[in-house]
Amino acid sequence: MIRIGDFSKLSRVSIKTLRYYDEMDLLKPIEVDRFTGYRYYDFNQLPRLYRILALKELGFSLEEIGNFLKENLSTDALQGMLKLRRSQIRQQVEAEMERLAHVEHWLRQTQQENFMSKYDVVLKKIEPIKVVTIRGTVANPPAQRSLWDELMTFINQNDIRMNGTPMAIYHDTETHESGWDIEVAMPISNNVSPTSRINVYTLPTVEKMACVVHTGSFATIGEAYDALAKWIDVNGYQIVGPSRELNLKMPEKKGDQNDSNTVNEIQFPVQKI
Amino acid sequence: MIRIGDFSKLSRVSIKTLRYYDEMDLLKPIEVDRFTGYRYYDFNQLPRLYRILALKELGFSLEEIGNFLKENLSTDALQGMLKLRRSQIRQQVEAEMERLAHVEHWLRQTQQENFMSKYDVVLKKIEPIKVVTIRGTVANPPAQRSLWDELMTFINQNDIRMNGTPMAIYHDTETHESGWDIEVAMPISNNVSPTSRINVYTLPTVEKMACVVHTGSFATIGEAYDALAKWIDVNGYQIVGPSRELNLKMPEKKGDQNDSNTVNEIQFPVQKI
DNA sequence: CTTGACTCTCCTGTCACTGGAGGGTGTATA
DNA sequence: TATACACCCTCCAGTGACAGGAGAGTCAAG
Repeated sequence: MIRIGDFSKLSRVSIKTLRYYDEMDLLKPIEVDRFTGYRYYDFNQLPRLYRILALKELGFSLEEIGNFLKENLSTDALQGMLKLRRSQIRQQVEAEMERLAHVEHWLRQTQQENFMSKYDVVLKKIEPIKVVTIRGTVANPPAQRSLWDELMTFINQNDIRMNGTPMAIYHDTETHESGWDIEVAMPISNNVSPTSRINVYTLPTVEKMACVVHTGSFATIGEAYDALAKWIDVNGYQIVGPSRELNLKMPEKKGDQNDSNTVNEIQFPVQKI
Repeated sequence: MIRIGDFSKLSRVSIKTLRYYDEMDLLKPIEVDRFTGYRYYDFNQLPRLYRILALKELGFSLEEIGNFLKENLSTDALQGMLKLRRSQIRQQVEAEMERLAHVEHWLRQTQQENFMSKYDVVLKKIEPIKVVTIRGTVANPPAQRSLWDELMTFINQNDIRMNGTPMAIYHDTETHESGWDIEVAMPISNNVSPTSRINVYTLPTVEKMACVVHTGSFATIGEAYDALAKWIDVNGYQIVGPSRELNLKMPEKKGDQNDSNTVNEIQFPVQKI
């Protein structure tokens, strides 16, 4: 029969924690004075406390530990919990390693360039999007305007409810000697019949989309692409599909390529190598 | 100017989170309707949000991120934060790997023995302890009784305030052909002069002490030693000093070696190999 | 009897949100 | 014009495993 302070010193578990474990029914004192409320422990409660600490070390929550200690737990159930925990920890380790790679990327970046990069890459999961599109080969990206004109004309002449951000899908990845294979797409919410020129379908889910936002003149959008490409390379990803360029905010005046108010998001579907 | 729901969909950040970031001054809407309280965002706030997400990915707290974004941060300070974070992550990874090893140990153990081991090992840091001791070589562990008698006689004949758990320190690690080199020690709180037989000194801090508790008859204490030795081996530690055996609860009747009520803690100072 | 160490309960705070109640707002359709 | 219905607001509670502190009672030694 020892008091909580001594039990605490013995076990190196704080008094607060012991009281908390009492409250949580993990480790009850063998006796509580009815009048003073003083908790009294016994030395032979140490093994139970140590079991709690050992299980905590493995990363189980106090609730899980409580179940372990109820003693009506089969070896199979225990094994199952342990295996689950093992896979969780493995995932955790992997996540931390990625984090480490990211931090090191930032370190190199700020060291080389002596300031924070303008661009930050984030990974997102992209849900399916129903779109109307026109695909064609044009001489250069600005020339996609003709495709947009055609698509918008179609949209205006039919009962089409637009629903989301217009985007260009770049199907080329390598050379552009014979022009750029671009698909302009508008998200929609109702059913539309395709024609020979107009496609209607649903863009698939993309589990990992590496995204970056560019603000300001189109002329400098290349920097955003560069930053994104570098990020993908350095962090051990590879591109696994066509990229998208979302037109979040268009120039005020139609066709003003230098409007500093435009906002685009560039998206590349990626996978860990 | 878009409403919070659209901004949320765009960025895949929940509305709740956006409101929280507003409250935390991390990302204020460009406008809040004075009458309705509606928050309005602009597309060009996306880069800031993405920076927040990127920094969160690195494991920084929102408070730290807030400081980053205040823009009055020097590159040096940023580098410092990143380096600190890097070392924290490395530590984290190491800790997770250890955890993984522990879980795998438990898995093997329960698989082989088909039940939970009686003994759980915990690592503790042990603070310095001031003690009076007598050290001698005896034929076997039970024979340490003579040393205890001598020590207790000394304690009773002098003004010594006992303060803690009596313990035996086992200096032998290998063979016991010529007997056991045992030091019996009693923690004290006041100053005592040593004699030729009696030592007075302070046991040093032990950073990592692997501890296990044995309850019941002395006859089976070997099992506890076995479990502890196995744990030390399996988890990649090595013994780096003499072990201690704490007499937490003594037999009711003096010298009753089979009292099931005794409690001992066995401690081995260890280090990662 | 006093002193000082010890213990009690109760309350708040942590961190980055999520869930829900209760009520107001905006827009498209009948 | 009425009415759905989706959308938005604020405020409150809860999360996990405790730590810190206030205010009051308890214990053992001198």
